[in-house]
Amino acid sequence: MFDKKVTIFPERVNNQCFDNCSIPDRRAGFVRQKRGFMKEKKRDRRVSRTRRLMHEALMALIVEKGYEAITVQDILDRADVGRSTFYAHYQDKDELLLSSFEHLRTLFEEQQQALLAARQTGRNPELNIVLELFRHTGEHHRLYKAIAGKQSGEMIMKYLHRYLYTLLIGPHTEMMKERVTPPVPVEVITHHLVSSLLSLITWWLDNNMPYPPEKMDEIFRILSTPTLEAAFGRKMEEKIMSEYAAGSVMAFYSQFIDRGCCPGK
Amino acid sequence: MFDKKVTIFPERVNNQCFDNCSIPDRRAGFVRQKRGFMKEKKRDRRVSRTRRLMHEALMALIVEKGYEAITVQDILDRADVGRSTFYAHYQDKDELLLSSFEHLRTLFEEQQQALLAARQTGRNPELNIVLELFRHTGEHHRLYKAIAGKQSGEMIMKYLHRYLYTLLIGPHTEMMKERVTPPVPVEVITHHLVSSLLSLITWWLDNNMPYPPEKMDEIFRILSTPTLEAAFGRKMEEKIMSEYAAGSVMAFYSQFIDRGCCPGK
DNA sequence: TTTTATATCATACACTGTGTTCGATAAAAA
DNA sequence: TTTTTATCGAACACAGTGTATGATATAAAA
Repeated sequence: MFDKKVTIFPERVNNQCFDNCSIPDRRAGFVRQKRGFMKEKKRDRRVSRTRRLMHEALMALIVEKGYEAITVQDILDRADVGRSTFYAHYQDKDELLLSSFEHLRTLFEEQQQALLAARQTGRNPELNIVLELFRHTGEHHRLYKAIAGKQSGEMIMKYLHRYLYTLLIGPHTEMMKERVTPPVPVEVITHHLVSSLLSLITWWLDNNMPYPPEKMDEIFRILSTPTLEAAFGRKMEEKIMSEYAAGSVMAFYSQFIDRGCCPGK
Repeated sequence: MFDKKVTIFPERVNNQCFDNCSIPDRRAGFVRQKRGFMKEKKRDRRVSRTRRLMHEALMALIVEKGYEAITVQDILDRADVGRSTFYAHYQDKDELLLSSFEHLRTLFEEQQQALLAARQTGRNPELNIVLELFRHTGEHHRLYKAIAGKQSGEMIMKYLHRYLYTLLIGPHTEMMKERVTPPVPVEVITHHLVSSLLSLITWWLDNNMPYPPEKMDEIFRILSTPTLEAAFGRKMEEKIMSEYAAGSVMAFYSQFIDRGCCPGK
């Protein structure tokens, strides 16, 4: 199933947005129109409509039967879209799913920028972001379970892993500079921290959320703080960790859910 | 691919050994012979031969192209075995793979018993078992990478996770008794510890083992010890952890490798 | 509006891989 | 030897994938 290489962060292959972006069209007679330099083309309404329908169908089906069990035909039937149309847009269902996440990532990065700017003006309300993450996950556990739980493929988790890793490795390297001889390579610490958070979320979902989000937030801190202290060799400021690590996941997940799982809507 | 439920510890469905055990035969005309009460039947030589060939073929192919890419036909060709014969023994290739691990688990448990007995007599040589684990993994990294790395399915990792979890949850619960109010539920600690170890192994393999086993051993201790101290609320004896956690993996892996990957041999 | 461009549709097709069936044959056990 | 049964091989139905093509519908451009 996942024999082919799963490129987590491709070079913006199918670019992020569904309404206003270039379409890598695979169909025989189709030619990429590209007259005009840097002239932003308005997308054909049919394109965004089709993509939106397919994304909606995929998301609905994921909740219903889990990602792995979905066939391309299922998506076609649900979206009421022709077979060749599907393959004109995406290579396979993996690419369709990744496309959603690519889109969300762009949205998230923009929001992150806004947050960073707001933070610099001074008054930020000091959220407990890990807690919000678990609350949110719990509220939409059906979908989360479908995409992150045991029954689903590992692609999404790998994507998230890579995503968080990329986000964290910079700050971690920065922190590490204060140490002369790091006992643990920063790459390993980062990998370890991300694995811990994701495995905690997965555990929580797979076990039907036996504890409230508050408890999970506490657990995450108890488990990760001493390790980070030991690895970095100094007291961690929770703010830094929250901002870069859990905050990202939360915002990422939030957008995925809040927009009704259909980016083009 | 992995739509169906992956039963990690089935009720001894295909029972452990290949030469001297009952065969759950799926074929139409086949009837389970069962005359005689508790009378251990010698297995038909053809059965053990066939199974051995199929296991050998699977293991060779895993190293060559990774588990996911293998088709049943590949196994058939390599093992020089008929199609119907394969399905007379196993439901699919997942079951064939699990069968290997089930077998190894039995062997491992017997050896564990022997070790435990030897330990009680007094003189044990105090191995650093985590270190041995990494050394061993490194020596056979091609196979390990194929079964535990990025390119392979998650089935084996889930199996190992479940296995180690089962092994650890008992001792952990015991240790937890000394605490009045555990800040972190023992199930979560155990899940976390196992995830950490496996993610560390995976990272090491996926990054072509950039550090020597000695370093990985050190890293594992640095990362896991403070967390366990925080969670259990008291100083951990390394002996306990080594014996129950990493020792299991090492022995488990060792047998898998040492026996040439073909249990029936 | 008319013209042009192109996205979509329906259908058909080749292909890969799965899992089953069944009679004939070979090999092991009794 | 006789009986039992594991294996073979070939055929088959089935599900799913990804491609190709001409006709049609619809959007954009003139």
